[in-house]
Amino acid sequence: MELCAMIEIKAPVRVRFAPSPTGYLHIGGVRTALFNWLFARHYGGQFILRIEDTDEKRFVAGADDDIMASLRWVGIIWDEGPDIGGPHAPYVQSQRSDQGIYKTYADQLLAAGHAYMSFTTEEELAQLRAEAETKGLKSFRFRGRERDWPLERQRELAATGKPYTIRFKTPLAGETRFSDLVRGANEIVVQHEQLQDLVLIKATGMPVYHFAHLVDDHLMGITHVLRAEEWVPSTPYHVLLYQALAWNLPVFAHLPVILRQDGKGKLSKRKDDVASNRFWERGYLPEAMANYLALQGWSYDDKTELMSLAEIVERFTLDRVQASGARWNPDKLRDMNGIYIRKLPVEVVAERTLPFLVKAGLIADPPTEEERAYVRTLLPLVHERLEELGQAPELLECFFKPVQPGPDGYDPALLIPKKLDAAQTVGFLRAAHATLTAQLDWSAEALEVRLRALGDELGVKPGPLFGTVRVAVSGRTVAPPLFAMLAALGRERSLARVAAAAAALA
RNA sequence: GCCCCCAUAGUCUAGCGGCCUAGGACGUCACCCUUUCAAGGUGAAGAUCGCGGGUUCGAAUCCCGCUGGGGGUACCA
Repeated sequence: MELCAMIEIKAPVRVRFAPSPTGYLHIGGVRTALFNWLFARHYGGQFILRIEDTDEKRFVAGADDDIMASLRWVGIIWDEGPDIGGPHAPYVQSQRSDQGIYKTYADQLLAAGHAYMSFTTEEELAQLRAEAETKGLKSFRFRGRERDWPLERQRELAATGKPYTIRFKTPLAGETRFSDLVRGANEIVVQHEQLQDLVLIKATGMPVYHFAHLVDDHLMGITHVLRAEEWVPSTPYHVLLYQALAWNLPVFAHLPVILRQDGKGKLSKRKDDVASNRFWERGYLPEAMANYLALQGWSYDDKTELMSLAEIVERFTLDRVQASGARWNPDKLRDMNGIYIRKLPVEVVAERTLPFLVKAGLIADPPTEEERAYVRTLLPLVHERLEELGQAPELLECFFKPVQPGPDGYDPALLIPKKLDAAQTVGFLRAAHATLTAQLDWSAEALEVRLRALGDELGVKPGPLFGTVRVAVSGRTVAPPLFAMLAALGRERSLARVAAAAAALA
């Protein structure tokens, strides 16, 4: 009961996703954005996109466009953001920093005695840390010596041109507690002695995440902060900062991390193949990705897994978000993608497959009308075999490229069915060639009737006979159904390939 | 090291004190269908609900400890 009361959510809800443009967005980021978006939509609120580019060193030009493309791909649409603006523009922190927004509040904290100018340089800090380490035992918690100086003295030193950071005067004693919707009713308690004097504004004048995000969240009217679990340890700083600024706290909900496939740590860009654009490049459908991602940490009930975005929006609530980490499972994603591909009308799959065939060089760029039509006739043969659209080129290759036995093509040994020899196989192929040459009706149905009859005439089971012809025609043992393949390939090419196969073994 | 979070099959999860002889899905295996491969159908294996204590008539569900895993510990986000 208590839990229900706590998670009752009143509109209007405003949430944000605030990525840092340091590279492409990985799948974990997409998940976090998705949960924010689902939450906003479920409660009829707003979802805001904000670019947090306060890290000048790791900034990657163009990363913001890449990130936005990833979000749009899975169907996330923001109500306010860097590209479309909004009542709280700009939505890019470097621009907001230029406007002096963060400085204003830093000054306010300075004046109120909640912050101070720290003249300790990064090098000195590194040395202090190293010293603390050699002395062993105690962990290093930095408190600047200037924290007790009068503000005037700090200003005088700053006036000499000595570089400084602005640090938060974190309370030395006591504790901070806060609650988290995902982690339930229990409050998280942190002792202040575990904290240190956090940098608010860097020596460059740029704010640090901990400060900038909070100023913006307040200014932008963010009501709920849904972010990944890795932010839990720094939340006490944020709470303290809200209190120092006399601002209302948003509601926190820390989403479970997505763990690597082997379970050893969270997903990382360097070690894991999880860039979101990799998935559309390989032919994942955004609807499948959204569905899978929604299930990484959230569930609807004990049975339902396949849901459209609209259904997920309707059903998404935070009380069904899990606190424990979810391991990245590409097998499950692939399976789900296959289901979504099969659910799509075959003409649509044909259309969506075109770019992959173009990229593989199988058809022209852009595809001609004939090619498009041909792909439409081909797709039913592979539709249900596709788990990634990117597999289409390999499966359809034999319809666009020559197939021949020998060093430049397939291994002729593949033609010979199990327990049979080359001589017998040549017999099959010649018989098949003769039969097919006489065959005028080239429909799959007619071909099937004719070749089954041939099997009876030869006294062979369908398996070996069809298998040989399959290899002759496609160059591989695993291929779409034979008769449809022959029909799609056409009379001439089929006959030529069967003849070439017979010749190779003769 | 210190702090914080988490803990149901290999994986994702359902479960909010009796409906649980623990449900679903991925993966695995078998069988059916079948011209190969898939898809589809049927079924199986796989969880002493991490371990140990409590609380209770009754615990996967509540409490404590332990263990394990994860996260954090930057003038990164």
